[in-house]
Amino acid sequence: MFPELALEVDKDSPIPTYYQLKEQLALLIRNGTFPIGGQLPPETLICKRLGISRGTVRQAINALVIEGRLKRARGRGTFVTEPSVALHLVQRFTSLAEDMQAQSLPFTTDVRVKKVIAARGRLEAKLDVQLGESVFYLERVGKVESQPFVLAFSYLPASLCPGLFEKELTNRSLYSVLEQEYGLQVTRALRTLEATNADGYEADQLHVETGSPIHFMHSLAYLDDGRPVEYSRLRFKGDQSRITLEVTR
Amino acid sequence: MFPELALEVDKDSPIPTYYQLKEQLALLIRNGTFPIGGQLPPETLICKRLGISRGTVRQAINALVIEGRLKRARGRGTFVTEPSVALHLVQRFTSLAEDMQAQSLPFTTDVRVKKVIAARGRLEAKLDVQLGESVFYLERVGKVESQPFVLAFSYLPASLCPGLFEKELTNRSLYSVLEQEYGLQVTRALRTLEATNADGYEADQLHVETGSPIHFMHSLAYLDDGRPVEYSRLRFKGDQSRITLEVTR
DNA sequence: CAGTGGTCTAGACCACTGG
DNA sequence: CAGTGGTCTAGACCACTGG
Repeated sequence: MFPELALEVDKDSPIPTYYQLKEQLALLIRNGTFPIGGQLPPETLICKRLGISRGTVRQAINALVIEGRLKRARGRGTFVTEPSVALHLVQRFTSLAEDMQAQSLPFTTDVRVKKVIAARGRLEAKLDVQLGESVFYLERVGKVESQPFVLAFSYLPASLCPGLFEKELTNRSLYSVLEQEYGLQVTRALRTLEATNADGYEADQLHVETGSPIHFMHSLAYLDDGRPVEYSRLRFKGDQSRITLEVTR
Repeated sequence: MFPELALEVDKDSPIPTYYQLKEQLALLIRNGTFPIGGQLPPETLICKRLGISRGTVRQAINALVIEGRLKRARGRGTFVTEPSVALHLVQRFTSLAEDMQAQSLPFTTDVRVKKVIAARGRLEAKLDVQLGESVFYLERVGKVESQPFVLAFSYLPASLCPGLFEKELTNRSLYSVLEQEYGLQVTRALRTLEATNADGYEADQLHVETGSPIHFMHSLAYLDDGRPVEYSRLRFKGDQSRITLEVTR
């Protein structure tokens, strides 16, 4: 059934064993070694092959179950989940790129427009900047499997990330740029969703018909110290994207 | 520090130990014994007090961490998470009627269709019932200020709420009927949103033009013991309803 | 330094699935 | 029935935190 299980862990590595295993399983799912709907080797077999204990194997699999990539079925086995472009918005805060990567979907970003504008009106209030202060304006198209999927307009106070436009932005998560290049931690965001129809420009950019259903989202992201760092307006393909919420009371 | 830890588990119970502990911790958080921002007893202390092993304690705490109720800090401890106002909004989304009432909007419900159907296919799986088992089918229109706002199709296992159709359903929240008449507590729901366009029937019921943008939502609601109690498909007016989420990491 | 959560071991018994 | 994931034990060593 699993003659050549290409799994290997380095127990002397500082990277936790369970994490190494998780990444390898994710890779094998991505590259089709474990196809959609396919079954993973039993936990006990993975233990034996890798010489690690079952708790560690379960820790790796749990992480992938939480990310929605694997599904467990008691008495039957563990299976690769059907992937869907879903945005998990509750309890887990992620950027778009991270969301997609978590689902093993190849996500790329094209920068369409970079501009410095002067803050006024709503922007002034949202980003908590002075009238006339410089704000970076960024227009990007996110693609999944080369298909345009989201159109994003972002506004960031220039004072927080001077020289942003000199950084490489294509195919990078904006939040990781903020983190790696400026040491800024985005920890919280307020997002509002509406359903709407695509206008001509949006339809063009997203490769849909004018009037197609789309999600329209406002988002205001905050740093760990509470300062607003990014106001954005996003438009997703409506019927090709799903937003999943878990609510409890 | 924790003189009277009111925790207790019954190891002979068929309910898993970790789950008993999880529910008790959740209760102590709800009733303020562990206040917001407060620290939980160390894992090792919980182990000793309850006479259970650390893996089991961690399994309970993990579940609450995933639900966003606890936060771990290595070297420091485990803490009760700050609840957010907006998350409350999402939580109150659990019941449409409650949500509207919270905003002082007069919300009314008309029942359009009541039917008993036999479970099969997706319904069988979603509601965890046997093929052919009776399922109540309910079609309702929710109105705000007399304007139709949501069209809801609900499916409930008849075995959970026998005689449901003899109860008064108009102008009542379905969840409050389940609670008051059957003692059933709906505590969790998984909801998925899509943006779409109204078809003829939907447009007619919601008083919008065919093709208008609408939110389409699937929802699966669970009782406190984990049994699924309601599968529903809802359609909201897209540009007249907003869904606000606060997400953190 | 003592205390905390993070990781890991090497087992065990169980309920459930499917043939 | 054999095989699977679900739960659980009783330890262990580690990295990190704060005083």
